[in-house]
Amino acid sequence: MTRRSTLGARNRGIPEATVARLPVYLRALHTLAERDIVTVSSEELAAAAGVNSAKLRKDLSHLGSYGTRGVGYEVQYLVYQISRELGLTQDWSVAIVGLGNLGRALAGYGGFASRGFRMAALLDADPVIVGERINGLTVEHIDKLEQIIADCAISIAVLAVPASAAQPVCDRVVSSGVTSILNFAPVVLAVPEGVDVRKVDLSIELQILAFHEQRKAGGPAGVEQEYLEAVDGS
Amino acid sequence: MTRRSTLGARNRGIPEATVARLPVYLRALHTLAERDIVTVSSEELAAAAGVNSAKLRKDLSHLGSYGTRGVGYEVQYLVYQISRELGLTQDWSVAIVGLGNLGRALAGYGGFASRGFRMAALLDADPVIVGERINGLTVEHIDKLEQIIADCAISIAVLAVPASAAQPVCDRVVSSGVTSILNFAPVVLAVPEGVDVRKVDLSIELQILAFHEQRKAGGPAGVEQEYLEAVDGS
DNA sequence: CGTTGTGAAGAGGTTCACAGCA
DNA sequence: TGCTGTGAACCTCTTCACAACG
Repeated sequence: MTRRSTLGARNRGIPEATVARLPVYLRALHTLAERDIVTVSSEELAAAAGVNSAKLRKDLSHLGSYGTRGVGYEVQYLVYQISRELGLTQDWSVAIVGLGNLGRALAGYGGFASRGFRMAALLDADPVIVGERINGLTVEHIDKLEQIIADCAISIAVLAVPASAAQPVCDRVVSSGVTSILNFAPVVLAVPEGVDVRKVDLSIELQILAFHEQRKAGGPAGVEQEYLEAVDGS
Repeated sequence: MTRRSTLGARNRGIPEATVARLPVYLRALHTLAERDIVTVSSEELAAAAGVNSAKLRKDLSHLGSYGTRGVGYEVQYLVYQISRELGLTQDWSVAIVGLGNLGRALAGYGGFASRGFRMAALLDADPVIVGERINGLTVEHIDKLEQIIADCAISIAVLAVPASAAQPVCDRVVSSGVTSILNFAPVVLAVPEGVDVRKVDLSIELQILAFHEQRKAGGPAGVEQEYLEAVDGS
């Protein structure tokens, strides 16, 4: 039941929280590289990434000792090491399923095709949308899903389908061999062991913000009512 | 420097991890309510929300004792309590800044206007886009940002602007009094103490998936090279 | 009885503070 | 000297296991 893999000589157990921050560091490093900055200290890089320097150093220490004491980190070298660790030195083929408003926006998003990701296929069930060309790709009918996933060697599926379609579509991409899913539909997907799902949910984010907003304003509505009841001795 | 507020009689210190899950529970409860289910056990609700039952019970216990031992939770009552805690029993006015592909998709997204959120304003800098009607609202020029935020009592700003515009726009909404921001631009926003920012970043999500995908395939590229170097005695 | 609510133990993540090294 | 890398302390979150209770 343990997930620790023990593959390779180096410790492969990078904490999940660290993995989630590596892309942020990578982006900050790319910005520095564009400005021809050669070396960066943990303090500077941490500031650019919005974390504190101790956390940054501990995160990087999980990848190895890629810094120089008294100096800092070489930007280009660190870019390479983080990229390699994240698996961005190889190409991943991505399919978008569902080309409504959101799917189109994702398909058109430039940063999407950032290093390492290749948008390989667009799929939809609506005959009106099928055949349309979006960002240089033709939208295929979802009936061809299994075949296209195999032919294009899709490894990541992005689901931008309606909530009701999400689980069935998920089941199909999983049984076609996809083991990484980015889900924009507002449902909790059930997947077999070994399949990774990440969820992006606008409405959940708003609700979390509302909670904090309310707290800043002095706690939940109904508190006064409860207070009155308590005073009343009920 | 402590953030504990000690307002009100009940313990207001709900763990952040719990807050992030309450919207998921709420959605599951709404689904149950639609099917006219009156009572639910922690086991059932947990399954619907994709968590284990101990975690669900602990989460709910932070809100109060709203269950009945031997029976479970009353669906409608729990919906109300969670909604109240999240601040969804009042209305929050939301503004979307930036109406490119993504901004339009967000403006058109139905679930966006889910209970508690009112899309109150759309803003863009592009004169071609300004004046356009999207989902019943007219896009206003960003020059009117300060005025509109005040007039519409905007409490949450959604930023769907290009990366280069994100920080300046953020500064403007913050100085207009907004203290909750949902950021879709791929930058780390700097904000004053007391302002909450949540980030949605497609490319980061893909990179995290790539990391796990690579691990399933047997670890990072370059491991063999390192291995050879080690054998070589370098 | 069956299920909640919760202390206690455990796991994971963050921060501190400084030894170790270029 | 200045910055990295890291043990140790601390904190947060999760899970267990069971007492409490309708």
